[in-house]
Amino acid sequence: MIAETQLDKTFAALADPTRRRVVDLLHKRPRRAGELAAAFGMSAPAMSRHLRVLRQTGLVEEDALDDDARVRVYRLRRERFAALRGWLDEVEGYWGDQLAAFKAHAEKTRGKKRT
Amino acid sequence: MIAETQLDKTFAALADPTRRRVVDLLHKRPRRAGELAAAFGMSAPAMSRHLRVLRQTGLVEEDALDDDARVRVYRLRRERFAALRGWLDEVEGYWGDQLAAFKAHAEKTRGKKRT
DNA sequence: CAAGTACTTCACGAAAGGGTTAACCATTGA
DNA sequence: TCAATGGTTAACCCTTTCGTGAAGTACTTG
Repeated sequence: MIAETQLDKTFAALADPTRRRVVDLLHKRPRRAGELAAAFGMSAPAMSRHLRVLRQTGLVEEDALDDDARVRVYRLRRERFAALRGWLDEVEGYWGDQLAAFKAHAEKTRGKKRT
Repeated sequence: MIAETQLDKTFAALADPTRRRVVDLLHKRPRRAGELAAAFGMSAPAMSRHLRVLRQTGLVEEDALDDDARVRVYRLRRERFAALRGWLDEVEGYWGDQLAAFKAHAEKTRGKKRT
């Protein structure tokens, strides 16, 4: 039905406010790891781990800079966001009359639960 | 730019696998609280708290059943999902050439960081 | 090379989140 | 009116996770 595990990781990754703000920043243009740490007044190690989480879920990717191999530049990847949209589409899609659906269901199963 | 706080709560709510599966179930039709607890082989209190989280973020809503006032029926609400989509649209929207954007930026700021 | 830079991994204490049982409130119905 | 039912709140562990400082790796430069 849905690729649960991968999606779970995606949601978990985006659940953290800091990581969400990182995505918002990267959405404008790629940035260096240190740049991001500084942007939040956060220590480099902390940011490094946030970036690892984002990297592991595939929301983000790093390329090397020809200029200086020490530098890590992070940028967004589309795929995971597309997957997120896929889940959302599924939930929003078949949005019939929820309450009516329940009433109908309750009608059918009434006998089992009451009297 | 973006309504951060409310969105944060939405992501946090959906980050939990159990709550995600609850949403998947409710998407088909509304269900009773106890029904959901049973569906996951989980204690009623645990499910009750998950439902509270979903309720507080506005992803879910409860109506009373005329039949029996003890019963709580939960169903999805559209608004929050729409907000989620809004955020996603924004991130996916302006998806120019990310790397080019960074290179251009790096060009402008090069002098400040290196020689 | 040796010193400095960019970033990551390690070890650790603090806080948050989920699950459980026990107690509680409201409603039903004998 | 009193026992049973449906659900929520409270008190308690236990695991995960975030952040910090210290150490480590890799590259650059004098």
